[in-house]
Amino acid sequence: MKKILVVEDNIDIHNLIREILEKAQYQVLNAYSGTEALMILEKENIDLILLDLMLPGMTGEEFIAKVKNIPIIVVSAKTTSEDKVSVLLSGASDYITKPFDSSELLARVKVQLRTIRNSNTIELKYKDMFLNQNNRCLFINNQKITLTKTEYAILKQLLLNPNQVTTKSKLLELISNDTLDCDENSLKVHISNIRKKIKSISSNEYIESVWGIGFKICD
Amino acid sequence: MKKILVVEDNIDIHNLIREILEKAQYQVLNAYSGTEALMILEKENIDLILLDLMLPGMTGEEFIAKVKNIPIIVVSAKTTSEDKVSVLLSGASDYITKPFDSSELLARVKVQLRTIRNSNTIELKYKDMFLNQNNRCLFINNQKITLTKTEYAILKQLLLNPNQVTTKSKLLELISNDTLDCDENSLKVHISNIRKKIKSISSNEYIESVWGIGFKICD
DNA sequence: CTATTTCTTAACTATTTCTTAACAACTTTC
DNA sequence: GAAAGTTGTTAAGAAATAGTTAAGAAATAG
Repeated sequence: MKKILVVEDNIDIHNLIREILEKAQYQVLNAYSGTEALMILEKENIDLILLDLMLPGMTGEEFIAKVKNIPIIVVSAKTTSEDKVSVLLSGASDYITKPFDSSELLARVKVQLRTIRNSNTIELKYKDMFLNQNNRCLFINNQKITLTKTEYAILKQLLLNPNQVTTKSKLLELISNDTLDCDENSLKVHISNIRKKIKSISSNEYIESVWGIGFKICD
Repeated sequence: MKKILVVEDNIDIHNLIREILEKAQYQVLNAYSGTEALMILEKENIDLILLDLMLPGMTGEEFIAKVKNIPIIVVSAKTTSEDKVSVLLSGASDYITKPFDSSELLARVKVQLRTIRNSNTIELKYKDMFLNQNNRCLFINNQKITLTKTEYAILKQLLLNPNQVTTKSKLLELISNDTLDCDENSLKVHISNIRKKIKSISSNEYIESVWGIGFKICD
């Protein structure tokens, strides 16, 4: 069950929001000021924050700046674009104006709880290439390629860091099972084998070599 | 530089959106139907999709269902909560109603691009020249130039110290791999090769020589 | 224990990058 | 404006790295 922290000093609106969320099976925690909310954040593992901008003591922007890695939906009576923009740029993930529609509030809550960091994605995607982390298979154009353990490890590393060079030593570290007894030669063979498998069903080049450094999957 | 795919069949709105995004230094790709968009997604590595709901051939919901792992902002003339809710629940990440405010559009685009994975691109920028330190590529006018190890090292040094002369001996030190056996002649060739690569896609002169001292990148 | 798959090694080829060298072009100095 | 010094360009060969293949070793599955 997802935990949502509601930060709102107006009791009526607070209760309204809580009712909506609890009816949708979320666990709701309550804070009536920014400082109180920060205290709760230290103790609890919160998945999402609903924040009213006009709080006693601390401004909404100040509060947003102190929160890291938790999505924040601002619920505010301010309707101008300037307000929305400044809040969104300062770190909020969404902005809903009062009065709000309860179903829209719920939908936007679901969007935030459905992010990559919250849902462990089983598929790594790059262009038309999918690496399924359940069955360790690679799909290109819906065609399946079975990978060996090391081939999977190499591709996963590259797909986790697209448009980034992964050094040969990093890859070697990955594939050497504690022993550290495999060398660069071995890595070259693995890369070659992966490319051969890919080439059998697609004409695209996915793995690029970066001369003297390592490999990357890149535009 | 982030790639945004705009899916919209109305030419005027399409051009307006493209203009806004390009002014904000995003690379914009265009699709005028859902099927066209899906084709582009297979080839290109898109960071974000801006989608008009009313498309020829395929409904917005059908399109959204086919896209995985790429955030979608729906830009629609439909303003009812029901419309918003159904789209958000079917997989879109945000919903903007027409007519929209350009700064709010940009802010919401930034929110979607501000994920953990996207936030760690390290780029050295100079005028319209971007040296991406993740993939060691140089971009001028969105065109990619691949650099060799030494070319990258030289350009990085120059871009780290703009408007400043880097001495030839400093550069030699950089590029000589322990051996210290390369000479000034070699450096000249490298500089020449970098300039040749840049000249192939831009008429600007970036690297200036400082007679008797070294080189600089300068206004 | 055997059969199969996967990994590593080694020899070899192919490719890319770097250096060298010769020469052309440009600056400075006298 | 000629000489000396410096920079720029080009091409070719050297050096470094990447890629391929096949065979045997190691690991895994049956």
